[in-house]
Order: sequence, then C-alpha cells, then structure tokens
Amino acid sequence: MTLLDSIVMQGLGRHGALTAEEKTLLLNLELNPRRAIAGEVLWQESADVDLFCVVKEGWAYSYRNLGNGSMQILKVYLPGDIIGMRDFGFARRLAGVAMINDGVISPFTHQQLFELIGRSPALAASIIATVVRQQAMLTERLVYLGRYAAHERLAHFLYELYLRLKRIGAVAENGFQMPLSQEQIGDALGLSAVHVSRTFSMLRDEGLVVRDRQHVVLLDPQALARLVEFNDTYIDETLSPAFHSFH
Amino acid sequence: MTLLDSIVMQGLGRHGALTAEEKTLLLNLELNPRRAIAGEVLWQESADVDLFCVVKEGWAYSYRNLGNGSMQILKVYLPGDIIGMRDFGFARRLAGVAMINDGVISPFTHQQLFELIGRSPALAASIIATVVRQQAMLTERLVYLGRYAAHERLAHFLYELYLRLKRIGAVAENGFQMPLSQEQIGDALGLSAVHVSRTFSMLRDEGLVVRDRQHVVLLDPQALARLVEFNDTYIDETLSPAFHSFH
DNA sequence: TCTCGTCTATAACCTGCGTTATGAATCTCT
DNA sequence: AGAGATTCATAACGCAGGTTATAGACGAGA
Repeated sequence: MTLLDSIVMQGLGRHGALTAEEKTLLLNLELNPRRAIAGEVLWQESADVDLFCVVKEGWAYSYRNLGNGSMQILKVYLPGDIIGMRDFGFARRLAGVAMINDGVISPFTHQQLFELIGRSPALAASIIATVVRQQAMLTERLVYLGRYAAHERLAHFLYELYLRLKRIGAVAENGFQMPLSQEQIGDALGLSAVHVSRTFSMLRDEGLVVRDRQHVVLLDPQALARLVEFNDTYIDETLSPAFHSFH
Repeated sequence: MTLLDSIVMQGLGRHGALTAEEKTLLLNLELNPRRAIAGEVLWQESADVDLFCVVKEGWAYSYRNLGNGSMQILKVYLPGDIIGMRDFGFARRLAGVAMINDGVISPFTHQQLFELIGRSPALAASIIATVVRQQAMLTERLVYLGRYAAHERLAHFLYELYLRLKRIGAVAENGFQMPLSQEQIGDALGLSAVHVSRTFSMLRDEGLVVRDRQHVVLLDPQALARLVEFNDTYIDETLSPAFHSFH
C-alpha cells in the first residue's frame, strides 16, 4: 500500500492525473520504510514534532493517556493513511501513536512535507483535504460519544472501518481482519471492555455482526448503515469546486 | 472585536508585525458587518458552503441535529473567532451554525479567503494554525466525552471558556457573562439539562463555581484547572519553528 | 506438549446519569 | 402590569453501562 495508491485514489486521482514530478514527490515520502512491531510506540504525547509517517502495512492508533488511568483512542490508522498530521504546526505532540499489530511504516520529515507543498499546489490541496477529512471523522466520533448508546457506537465504528477498508481492497465478502482487542475498542468508544463484549453479543444475537477472534463479518451492511444513519459524505470526499480552482 | 485584535494577538502578532497590506487584507474580511439575533441560524447542516463569518459581537455555536431527536453542539464561537473553517474544502456544510445571543457578524467569501492566502503566507500560516487549534479543542472535548464524569466535563468546559474569554478581555475578577442555557451546555457536554443543573449545584457546594443567571464566577480558577488537569498548550498556541520558517 | 499470559464471555452487583414531574423564578410580549 | 413561555432547582425512579469476579479459549515460547 503506497500513498500513491491511497491519496490518488481517494481524492486527487478523480479530478486529474498527477504529473511525473508529483508522483516522484509522493514516492519520495516512502523512501525509508521500516518494520514496526505490535505495540511499538512511534512517539509519546508531548514529544517534539519531527516526523510524520505513512502507514504501509499494519494498523496504528493515536491516543491520550489520562490522569485517571484510562486511555482515549483518538483515531485508528489503516494502510495508506498519514500519521501525525494532527500535530502539524505544533511544537509538541498532542497525542501518542502506537502500532496495533506488526507492520511497515515510512517516516518522512517536516522538510519533505514543506517541499511537497511548495512544489505542488495540487498535492497541497490533497494534503489539506486529508486533514479536513480526518477532522470530520473526529467530529463524527465526538457526536457518537456524546449522544449515542453503546450498540450504536460500536455499529458505527465497525461500519466506518468497513468502508475505509473497502476502499483499500481489504474487505472480502463483507468480512475483514480486525486486530483490535475489545479493550482497545472500548478505549476508542468510551466504553469498558466488558461492555464491548456484551455489545458484540447483542449485535450477534440480532444477526448484524459475526466475529471470530480477529475476523469480523457484517452480515447485512445496509442494515448496519441504516441503524447508525451513516452519512458517508465525510469519507467519500466531496471537495468544493472553489477548492479545486485554487490550484 | 476585530480579527486584527484576535488573530494578531493570538498568534502572528507575537512573531512579527504585520505589513500594511496584511492589515488591509484582514480588515477587508470585515467590511460587511450585520446584526444577527439570538437563535438566528446562520446556515443549516448540508447547505452549500459559500461563506465564512467573523464573529464581532455575541456568541454562536456549531451543531449537529441527530436522528434520535437530540443535538450535539460541536463548538462555541466567541468574538474574534472565524466560523465555518470546519467546512473549508467541502461542498456541503457538515454542521449547522446558530447565534446564541444577539450579536454582529461579518460574512466573507471563499474568494476573499483564497486571495488572502495567496497574498500573504504569514496570514495563511495564521489561518492554518487557527484550524489546527480548533481541531485540538475538538479533540480535547472528545477525550472528555469519552472518559470523564459530568462534573469534570463541566469544570473543563467552564475553564476553557474562562481562558478564551480572558484572552479577549471579557473576564473581570474571575467572572464572565455566559449566555448559554443549561440545555445548551448539556448538548455540548453530552449530558441532560437536569444533570447539568445538578452538577452546577455540586460545583457550587464545593466552592468552585458561583453562578447567577448568566453570570459565572470561578472562585478558584487554579483549583479548577487542577481538577481537570487542564493542559493549555492547545489554546496558548505553540507553533513549531519549522512552521514559521515556512513563510 | 505443557505453561503462562492474553483475550473473551458471562454473571452479579452497583452507581451515575437519563427521564419525568413539579414548583418557583425570570424573561417576553402586549 | 398581567399572561404565557423559558429557564432553573430539586426529587423520585429506572436503567445503561461500570466494576469485579470467574472460567474457558487461544497464542507464544520452551
């Protein structure tokens, strides 16, 4: 999974082909891939902001450790995602990032990002769009934490993963691998691990979701989407015309 | 309250004076002020994205109306804030915006924003920093919704308002005017109005917060800050050096 | 193959917060 | 100034979800 695959397919690619230089700029972000093992902390909260990362294989998450001993997971990163944009512009990390399972990441520098932005307005627009879309996903999560019950939160979470994984070809027959533990899911949804388990049982009994260890199948994605009133405009990006003319 | 006051004081002003042209560009955003009355909807969810607004007087909030009949307030806007940046890059509004009390707003167009960004990298940086800071505030709210109890959420909410109001000179002797109803506070914090009332009583009994209708006094801001482990790096912006050299 | 650690399922119990209700205080409009 | 609409405080009650406990299933390493 390269950025070229994900960014181009997600946004820009739809609106116009990239030049050779732009492709090179993107590929340059991925010159230094390295393995990362499950549980590895890429950086801690409050660390200096020096690097960003492209996730090439594996899943990662950003999180905050709280004074009361609990953790809040802010976002789950899948292959093709860029990690660290949250801290763009800040001197210190606002959140830690750790790997969920074994994977491959490609770190790149502020410097490289600035160069890319300076050289290609089209890529700059794509990067900004990425940041904005991430903010939109965060907003959606916030709404669910504030106003929805456990089974709706979990259904929404699973359905969002399903859509994101489908875009990168990681869904087969409505099923996908999900390396998150129930404790981690709880930390993302503001629930206890026990209640996540209870809620999975509930969704199973209702014939919506089947799960066997790390494999999840959405038996009826449409029904799930209706249950959570899923609005996918924030994932299936709809950039404004004005934005494109900015190039 | 003009953008010049708020943006310059918040970010850029610390790092270098603005040129005459930059001041003009900023003031141009505020050429068309108009009155807006309490409860007025500036735009609905899903409306076309055409305008942004500077809040000159009064408070506003962005919100989502949910299928289950409830509402989630995403952000409260104070004088000097820019409304609508959330939707920058999208064709449709992701959230509605309404006035909390009577005020004055200055709408400006995409066009004007693009022109400003094109003409002044310094202002572009300032705008981006604003967006990033708003995302950070949203993240903080998310953490509180996920992992903290009602009295901590309310204390955090009040303390954040206190800091933001202090920056624009709207705090006197640790007290400030707060035009939000308890129902609206509940919609922001994911609580029922009844429980907001109970929680206010609790904070009063503990000697932390006194409230008389729309006037709030934080009797001991330090104690409140400790209670919520307030981390103000996301409000007192600390832009990275790399970011500044980008100009 | 056995052992130890991690993950999951389910039960029992408890509490924080939602819901509903009621009355008082305050605001708005005429 | 009076009437109706909001807003707020407090109480009573119920439930969703937290906490603790236990036992089975699975995976990694020797």
